[in-house]
Amino acid sequence: MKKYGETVRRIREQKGYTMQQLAEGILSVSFLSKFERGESDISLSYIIRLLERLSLTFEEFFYLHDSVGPGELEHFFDKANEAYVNRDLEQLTQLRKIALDKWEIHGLETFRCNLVMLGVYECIIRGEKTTSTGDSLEFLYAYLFEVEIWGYYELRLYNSTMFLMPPEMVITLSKNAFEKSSRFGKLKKTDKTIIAILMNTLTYMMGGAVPYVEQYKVFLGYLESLDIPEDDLYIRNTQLQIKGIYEIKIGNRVKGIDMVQKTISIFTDLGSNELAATAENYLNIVLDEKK
Amino acid sequence: MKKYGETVRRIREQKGYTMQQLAEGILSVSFLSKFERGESDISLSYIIRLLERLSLTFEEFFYLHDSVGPGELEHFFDKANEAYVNRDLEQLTQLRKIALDKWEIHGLETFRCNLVMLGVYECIIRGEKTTSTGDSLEFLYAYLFEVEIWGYYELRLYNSTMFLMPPEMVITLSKNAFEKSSRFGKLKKTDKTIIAILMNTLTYMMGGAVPYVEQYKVFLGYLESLDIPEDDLYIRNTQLQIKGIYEIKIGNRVKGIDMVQKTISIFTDLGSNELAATAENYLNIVLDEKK
DNA sequence: TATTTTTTTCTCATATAGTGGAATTTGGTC
DNA sequence: GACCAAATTCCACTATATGAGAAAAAAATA
Repeated sequence: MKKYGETVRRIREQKGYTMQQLAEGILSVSFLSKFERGESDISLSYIIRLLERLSLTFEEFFYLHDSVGPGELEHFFDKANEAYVNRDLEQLTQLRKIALDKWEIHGLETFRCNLVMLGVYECIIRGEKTTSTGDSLEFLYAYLFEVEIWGYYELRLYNSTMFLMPPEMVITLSKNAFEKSSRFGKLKKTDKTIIAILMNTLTYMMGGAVPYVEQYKVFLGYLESLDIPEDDLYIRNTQLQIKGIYEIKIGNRVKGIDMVQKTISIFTDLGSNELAATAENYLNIVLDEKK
Repeated sequence: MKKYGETVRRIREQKGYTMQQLAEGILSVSFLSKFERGESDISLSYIIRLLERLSLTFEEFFYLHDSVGPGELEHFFDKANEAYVNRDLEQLTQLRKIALDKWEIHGLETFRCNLVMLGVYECIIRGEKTTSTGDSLEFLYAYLFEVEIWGYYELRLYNSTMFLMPPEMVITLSKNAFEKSSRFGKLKKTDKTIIAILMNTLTYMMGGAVPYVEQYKVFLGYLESLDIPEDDLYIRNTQLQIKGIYEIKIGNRVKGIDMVQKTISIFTDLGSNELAATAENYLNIVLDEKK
């Protein structure tokens, strides 16, 4: 028991509520007192109603409680991806050690998946053949193939490993991810990850020498069906970029370059220089291979 | 008790876990069974650990439970603002009725604030003098002046009512909002609302015939201190717009118009036509009053 | 300071959250 | 269908969450 009650007290007092006011119709004042003093745990149904009355989301509540911001999950994937991008072997090893502990203690599939992901990252950075972890990569694939509800965890896991997979697998899993997570439609964080996956899938489809034109159209359809809000300029801009690359690939060179240039100039105008550089770089790669 | 256990069961089964695996080290299998069958409530500490093991956030969990997406709060403000913008009196009355009930039952300040806000919206749309609700508007102000922790609720409440306030009050409260909510720094939703408030404040500062130049600079400093991520193009673009308006106001007409035009063209390029129209409209108003 | 009123804590009683292990069901194998 | 193993439920029991009301403390009023 982590004494969540004490946090409730802090908040209640800062809102100037008496215990009576907070408890009214929910639970007894005497129990609230005990809970707030950290002398008792509280049932889910009760804390839900208390937080509602304090007009506080669970997210805020936990944040106020221990200042641990983005949930452990989000944090884990952010760290892992960061370590990979920066080729930071030390951090990767550290993360892997933690993941190994968890896997050894609980033996749950998710922990093993995390472990596999980190292992593969390490191999790639070290420049080793990944055959040593070959079978465990299969394990991760198997996990994703069997998922029935794609929650935030699965989406992030997939998004972090799809670049390792063969095209057919990407096509199947991206479809799954899109279709089997639609029930989260209203949750921003999940929504954002789905969009990221679709973007990556589209980029992937355009990646090889022989682009998957048909599949590309399907995924573009998915993306457009999401009805991206007007103020989500980043996604709209990236969408423009991907469409531009597509045009180049199918031969409409001038039109395509024009579109991508627009993407880049928008990034530049808004001072997002790193993003501009990345986009420019990508454009050059595509143009080079066309020669 | 809303049978949250049944939702846990669904998720557990879809993840292919046995009760043994989920319960291991957290609680007994027999109790988990009871809980999952909806025959018992569960303590906060336990459900936290279960969800952690299921790699599910509370947000996702509640969403899977009852499909009620964005928390009640977010939903309330979204609805209220929507009704106001669309001048939808019917919806406003409906919201007001619900708010009135809550206020009568619980007598909590927050419910009264909601009530006041809706009441003022209605008066404005009806074109009535707001003197009838005059004193209750004071109540809302008093509430915001006394807040010590600006959570999501307070930020939204303020953001929805600041346009009714005199300049001095806006200056003070916007400062409060910024300083007293910084502890939520890592929570996206809160962060986004703070940014919205700063943007509105800046717009407000530029609004009158005699702009509050000094204050403007202070708030712009706040906004820039937030270190807006490169991929938050909407905010960056709006920032550009506000800076442009500022330049116009202080006399650098050509430079300012140029900046705002850039904002508009970015919106247009990305197909955000409504936003483009709004920005254009605003620019014209500013230009007109300068004549 | 004494008195009244409001708010919080304490004591004890009860309901219910949570455990261990036996009994039952489920699912696969012969 | 009988048998086995794993997974789940049931049952008796314990620990603890929660309630009612008295006692104590704090705040307000005189």
